Amino acid sequence: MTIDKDFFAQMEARIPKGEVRTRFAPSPTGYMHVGNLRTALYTYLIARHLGGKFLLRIEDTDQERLVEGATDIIYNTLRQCGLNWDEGPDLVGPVGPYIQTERRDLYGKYAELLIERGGAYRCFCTKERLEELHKDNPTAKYDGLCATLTQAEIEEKLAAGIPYVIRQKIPREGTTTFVDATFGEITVPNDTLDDNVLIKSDGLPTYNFANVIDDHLMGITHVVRGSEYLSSSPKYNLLYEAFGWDIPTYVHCSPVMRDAQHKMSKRHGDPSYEDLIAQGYLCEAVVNYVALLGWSPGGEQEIFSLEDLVKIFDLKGISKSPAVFDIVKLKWMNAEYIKAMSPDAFYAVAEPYLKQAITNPAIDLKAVAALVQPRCEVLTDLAERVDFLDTLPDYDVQMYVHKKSKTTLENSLHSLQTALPVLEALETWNNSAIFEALAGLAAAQEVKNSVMLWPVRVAVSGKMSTPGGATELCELLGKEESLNRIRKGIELLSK
RNA sequence: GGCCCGUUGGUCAAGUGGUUAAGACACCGCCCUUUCACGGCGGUAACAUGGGUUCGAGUCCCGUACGGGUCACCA
Repeated sequence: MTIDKDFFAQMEARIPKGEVRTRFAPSPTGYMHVGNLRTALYTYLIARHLGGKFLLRIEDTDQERLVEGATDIIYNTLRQCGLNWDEGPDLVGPVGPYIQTERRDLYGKYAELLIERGGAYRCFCTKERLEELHKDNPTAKYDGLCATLTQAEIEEKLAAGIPYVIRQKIPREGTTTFVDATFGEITVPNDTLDDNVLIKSDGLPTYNFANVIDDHLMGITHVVRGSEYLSSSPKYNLLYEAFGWDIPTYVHCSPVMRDAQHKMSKRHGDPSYEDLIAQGYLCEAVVNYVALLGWSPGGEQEIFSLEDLVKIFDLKGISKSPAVFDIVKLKWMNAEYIKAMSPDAFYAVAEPYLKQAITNPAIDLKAVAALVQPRCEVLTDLAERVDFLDTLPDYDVQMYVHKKSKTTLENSLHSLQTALPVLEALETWNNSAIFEALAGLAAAQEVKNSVMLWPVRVAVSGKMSTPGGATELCELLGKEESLNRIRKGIELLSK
């Protein structure tokens, strides 16, 4: 095997120097975990905060797990969230290709280089021998037998065409230390590290090896990933050292949990990013919430736009311990975002949900939107809140009884009966005119406004809770429909 | 089991030797009110545990418990 020095020199020459470069490297599995999204976000924020580049690399070497259209989901999610990448499969960049399967020829060459530099060796052990090694101890390490082969023995086996893998050569003694931005300095005894396979017998790289090669060749300065890679990091370091390459800054992130014991997982029914959007959450709110799950800016502010986050993001705020995903808090934050939207912007996102519940063309959807906007938490609960405008539901007559409003079945009936002729006679049909009329009636009878208004609201909506008060609903429904509903209420109460 | 990591209210979290241990969500109460909400005000509630070090420890050290990760020719 000959080593082509020129090739390596060319590859080195492509690597941009002197700038911060981060990468998000997802496997196309068909959906975006909340944890993945957070990793992507932090990766993006580090790059942008430091004025660097954010790259997208698709790690599709696991052909079995490949899902149709999965890369599009990744693209769409990142774009929706505003996490725009500077280099990636769909963009020209200096260090491509950005899809791992298109880089497959690279890894073998670097493995050969590593053998030459003493950081790896060929292993001709059979599957049977490996199984034998694990017979008594399933977590036993490879015993390093092939590391002791002489050059002559190796040549002989190669000539005989015996299949082999390439393993990393780990020092037998001493310790390896690496520094992580969130966990600090971590030292492990080398004898707990295994001579892992770098290149499989089919010639393809293992994940960890491909990662090191790609990250280096792409000039990645900050490696952001889940804490499950913490224990393989010493081996990464040894690899970088054996190649003589600069070691990137590691940023390990603890997982996003469903509860104290379990990571969030699609398999257990936890929502992915797409699920949350389908459930009526706004992208901005999800991004904001996820940013604060496992990272804190330190102050008391909690609402941050992406631009805000870019400005203030700091590695120091990343938390070591896992964070439990709390949908209730997300819901609150979503409501904050909804309330902060302009009426037009809200209408734009609410319209499809409103149309789902209201088909009556006489109802002004913009006015409905304006009414529900301050009391909407997630878009999906819109329909349930306004459906009564379309058709009056059957309701329990007991709804008319309300202690705080001082209403009973008797005075409710009376209220509706006195209100009906007055409203029938009303010329101008709008909120303030209706309110004036009804409040006038209440004053004349020397009762609280609520004695008039509660029954009207119930009659007009058939619901305990509505997005507006009695008169607002009357205006929305229009005169005729309102009066019909009040008549129906009188009928119900007269039984 | 070995190695590594973690542990502040129900949840997210601030906190880097001296604080009445922030803040937010949730929960409860009160106020406002044309219902529910929104909004305003207030309240309940935490440093896993045992030893040190120190005048002083949530903060430093050691042990224990509990939890997590990892130990593949998966990624």
